[in-house]
Amino acid sequence: MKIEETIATELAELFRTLGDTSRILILSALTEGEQNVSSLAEFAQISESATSHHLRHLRQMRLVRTKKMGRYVFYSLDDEHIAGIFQSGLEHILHGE
Amino acid sequence: MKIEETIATELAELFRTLGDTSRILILSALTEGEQNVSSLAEFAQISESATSHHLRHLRQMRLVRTKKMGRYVFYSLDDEHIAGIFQSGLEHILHGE
DNA sequence: TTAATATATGAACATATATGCATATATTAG
DNA sequence: CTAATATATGCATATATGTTCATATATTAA
Repeated sequence: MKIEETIATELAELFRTLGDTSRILILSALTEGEQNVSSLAEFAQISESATSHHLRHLRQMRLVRTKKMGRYVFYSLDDEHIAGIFQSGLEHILHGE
Repeated sequence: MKIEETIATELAELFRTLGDTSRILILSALTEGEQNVSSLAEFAQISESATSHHLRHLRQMRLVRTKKMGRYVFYSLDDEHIAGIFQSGLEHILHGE
């Protein structure tokens, strides 16, 4: 399936968003359920500021959504495709040497 | 499925490789069958040098493999997971607004 | 009210990355 | 043989990107 440039650009943007270790760790943590920013920062082992920047990026790409509770903001995965993308990626990695 | 940092890094590397419009176009062309460098350059609308650089990157990530025929080098997809990754990505893109 | 906490955001900076250019290598044509 | 063609590659450079720092906003605690 040859795709056209517009779609190719959007696909590339999506994959670029997934192309960062911290964001992958954040998303993988979210597959376990919703988490607030501090928990995600701790899990990914980066500052809360960096985490917030990453979450904004993920929000803009509609990969996560938020739910505000008091002064905490809980993040969760936005749709079911994300686990699928992860899975395909993992298969490729575990497949080769 | 929370993943560990090593895997997260490899996953991120893989997705970063997919995070470029030209490489997406190259891979999508290859889903139709093997192609030499010039054809891929023409399809992606970039120089043959840039194409060669991208192909090296894709080769190093084991996303494509080569078959040399005379002075032509034919590239093809390295495994079946790639179409799956594409598909998951497309689903996410076409899903939202 | 003021102080503390959670998150967000803009600017600056350091690093990563894509591309063009020059050039090298390999193969075929003449 | 030499010339032409296909591909590869190192270097330089422009742009993109991740992170930190300082600061802003919102909410709760005291």
